[in-house]
Amino acid sequence: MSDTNTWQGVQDEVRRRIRSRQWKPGDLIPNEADLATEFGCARTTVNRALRELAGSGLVERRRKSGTRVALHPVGKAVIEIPVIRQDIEGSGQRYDYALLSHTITPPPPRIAYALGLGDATRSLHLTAIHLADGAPYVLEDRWINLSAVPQAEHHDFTRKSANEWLLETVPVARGELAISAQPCGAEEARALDLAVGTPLLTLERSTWGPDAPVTFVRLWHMPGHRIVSPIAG
Amino acid sequence: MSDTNTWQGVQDEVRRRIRSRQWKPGDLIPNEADLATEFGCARTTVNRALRELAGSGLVERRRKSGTRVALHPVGKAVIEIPVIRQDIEGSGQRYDYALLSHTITPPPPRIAYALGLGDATRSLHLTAIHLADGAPYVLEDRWINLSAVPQAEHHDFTRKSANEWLLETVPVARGELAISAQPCGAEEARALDLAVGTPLLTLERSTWGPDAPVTFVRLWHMPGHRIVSPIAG
DNA sequence: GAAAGCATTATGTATGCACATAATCGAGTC
DNA sequence: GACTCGATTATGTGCATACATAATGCTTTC
Repeated sequence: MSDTNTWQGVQDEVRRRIRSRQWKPGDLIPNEADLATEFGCARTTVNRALRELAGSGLVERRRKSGTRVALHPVGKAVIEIPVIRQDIEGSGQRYDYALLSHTITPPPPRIAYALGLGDATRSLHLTAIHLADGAPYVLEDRWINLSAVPQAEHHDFTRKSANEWLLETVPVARGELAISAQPCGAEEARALDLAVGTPLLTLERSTWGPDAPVTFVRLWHMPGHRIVSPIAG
Repeated sequence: MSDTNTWQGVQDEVRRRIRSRQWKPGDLIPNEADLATEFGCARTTVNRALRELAGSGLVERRRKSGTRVALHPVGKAVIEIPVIRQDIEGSGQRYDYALLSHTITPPPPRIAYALGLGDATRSLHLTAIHLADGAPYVLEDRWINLSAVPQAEHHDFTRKSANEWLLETVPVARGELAISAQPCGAEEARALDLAVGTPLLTLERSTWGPDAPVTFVRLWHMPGHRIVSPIAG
C-alpha cells in the first residue's frame, strides 16, 4: 500500500523522505499543490496526509509559510485512562470495591487549588479501595464539588465506584492528569497493607464539566504497577 | 462558532447531544447522510467531525453498522516526551550533561527482552546524568543496539546526550513507553545524591527503527517530578 | 438446514472546484 | 526609515460527486 494516490500512501512517502534525510529537520517541504502534481493525486489528498503528520508532530505547518519538518520531533505517547473495573475484569480477575470513608467537608487548600475552587466550597470526600482477586489494586481518594454535582450528596457510593457513577451522570468536558512517584503514607500503608515509604505510582486527575470543576481524584497504585503505551512517531 | 455547517460546529453539536444524554452511551446515532441533511451541510463535513470524534474515543464507528456513542468513553491523555535539554532550558535553567560510564557488552536478559534482541547481541551501554542549574535532574541508563547503529561504537558521547545524537542520526519508526515508581537503588542513590529506597518516577522507553530495535533507555527522575498532561474528552 | 452468493447499507476515500484565512512581502506614503 | 495597506501565497475548509470497502442480511442452491 505505497501508492501515492491515497492519503496513506502519500503519508508513507513523506515519512520515508523525512526518515531518509532527503528532507532534513527544519527544511521547508514543497507545497501541497506541487506535491499533488508530483504524486499524481489531488491537493485534498496531500492535505490530509500532511495534516495528520502535523497532528503527530512530525511536521509543522503554518499558513503562507508552508510545511517544514519538525526541528525536534516531539515524541507523543497516548495513554488510555481505563475505568478501573474494566481494567481488572479485562485481565480476567475478579473485581471488588469497598468504600472506606464518606464525609462532607471543605477541601484542603491543596485540593481546592487543583480544582480552582474557593476553599469554603462544600465538597464530598470519599476514600475507597479497588481489589483484584481480593488483593488491593488501587486506593482512591476523591473530592467531589457539591455545588457542581448536588445529586452526589445523597447518592449511595457503597456499591458502585464514584468514577463510574460520575461518568454516567455528569457531562465531562476536560481534565488534567499528573503522574508522580510518592512514598506510601501511614493511612495508605494501612489500607494497602504495605510498609510506610514504599514507592507508589500516583495519578492525580482533575475533571471539569462545561462550566465548573467536578472532581479531583488521587489514585495510589500497588508497587510494580506500570503504565504502558505506544509512542506515536 | 457553533454553526453546524463547519466541521467544528458539527463536532460541537454532536458533543453537546452526547453530553446532554440526548444520545446515550451505546446508542446508534443517525448516519452521516441524515445528519448532513439535518445540519444543512455536506456529508464530507459530517464525516470529518465524526472521524475526529472517533479518534478521541467519544464515538465508535463501524462500516455498515454505523456510529454509536462509546459505551465507556475512555479518557486519553497525550503526554509529550521532551528532549531533556529543551525541557530544562525551556524552564529557564542551565543545562549540564555528564557521561558516567561507557562500555560495550551484551545486554542483560531484561533489556534484551524489552528490545526483542538475542542476548548475545553486541550493544553499547551508557549511563549519564542530566543536571538543571547544577543539581541532578534525571539519571539515564541506556542500551544501544550496535548491529542497528554501528556508528555509535566510535562516537563520542561526552558532549552531547545519546538521545539527541540518536534523534539526528537514526530514523525512528516507533516506540513504547512504560511509566512506574521504583525505589532508588544503591547506584542511583550515589549518582543522584539520595537515600536508598526513595521513590523515583521511572520511565522506560524502547525505540525501534524501520527494521531493527535501536535503543532502550531507563530514566530516573528526581523526587517530586510530575508528568502533567491534558485529558482529551 | 447449511453454505454460497448477491444486494444493501454506512462508512471510507479520492477528486475538482471554490472560497476563507493567515502570514508574508513589497510598494507606496508620510 | 517607519508605517500602512494591499497583493500574493500556502494552508484551511466546504461542497457535490463518485466509487471503494466492509459488514450485514437476505436469497438461492444443494
